[in-house]
Amino acid sequence: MAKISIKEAAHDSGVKIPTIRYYEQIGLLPSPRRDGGNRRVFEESDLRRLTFIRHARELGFEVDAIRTLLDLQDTPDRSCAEADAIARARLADVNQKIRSLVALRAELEVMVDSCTHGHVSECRVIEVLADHGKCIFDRH
Amino acid sequence: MAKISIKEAAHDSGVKIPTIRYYEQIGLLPSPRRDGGNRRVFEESDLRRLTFIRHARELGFEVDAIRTLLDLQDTPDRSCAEADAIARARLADVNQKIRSLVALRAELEVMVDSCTHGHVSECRVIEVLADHGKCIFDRH
DNA sequence: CTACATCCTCCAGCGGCTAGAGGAGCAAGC
DNA sequence: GCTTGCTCCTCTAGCCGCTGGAGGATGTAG
Repeated sequence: MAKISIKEAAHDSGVKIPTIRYYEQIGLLPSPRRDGGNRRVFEESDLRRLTFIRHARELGFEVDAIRTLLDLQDTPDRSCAEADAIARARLADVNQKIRSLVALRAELEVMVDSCTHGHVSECRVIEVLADHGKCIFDRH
Repeated sequence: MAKISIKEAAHDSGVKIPTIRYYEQIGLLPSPRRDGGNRRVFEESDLRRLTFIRHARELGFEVDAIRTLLDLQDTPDRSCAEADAIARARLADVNQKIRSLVALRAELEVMVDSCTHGHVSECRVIEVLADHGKCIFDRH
């Protein structure tokens, strides 16, 4: 269990090597101790932290939010209201993003569906981009 | 109609002033002529181009894709197959993104729904992030 | 003639990595 | 011992698509 190299840490956590170093640099991961050859030696706790970070990043949490979540995790007797709020804010973000992507998809679908595969001069794709009035939505 | 200042161009096109200069710098917008005081003087065609760019950016097209689309627009007798392909690729992107955001939303919803508003120690939000096995999805 | 708005150029910074240069250390095979 | 090849180190620069600020020139109104 001891003497986890950066390569192993990367493999086990799913975070790439330069990214691990980057997380250390920005203070998201505590600086691990070094062995005789100045190489990083990671602990199990570092792996857990890296996995936490990776998962949170996959869910789209920003590094600052993750920093707060990690701080919370380190003080287990505090109220989890803050963690809850961060997750809710993220959920709201995601919902907003889904809504705008769905609208966007509709617009792109009209574009490609009405393409007559002729010349650029009568291309709906170009036309719609050029003239926003031809959009099916007017709120952007 | 003549003598459109950068401020007017920004207002009319919806592209911010520094962004207009940036687009000129990266060659997305032709360098406009200058007046006596070295100020940019835009034409109607520049406004159309800027609007085109803004709309395409809003739809999530990358600058390189927009460059190609603009080139196509400038040569109207070419086949629009390329424009069609770019739009289709973008549509596929958007669909993929929607799928992953919907999955993500489900995961976030489980998180916040099962929050008991107690202490961090039994916080589901933190827990799910820490242990990916608790995820409802296993494909990330 | 002053005040203020607008413009100019140049350069640095954002987030979140990612890649490359240039070098050190370590284990295994000869 | 010596070489090969892998891993590791630090440091720096680059990616995208802007955005903001410094410091200065010009234009316009009162």
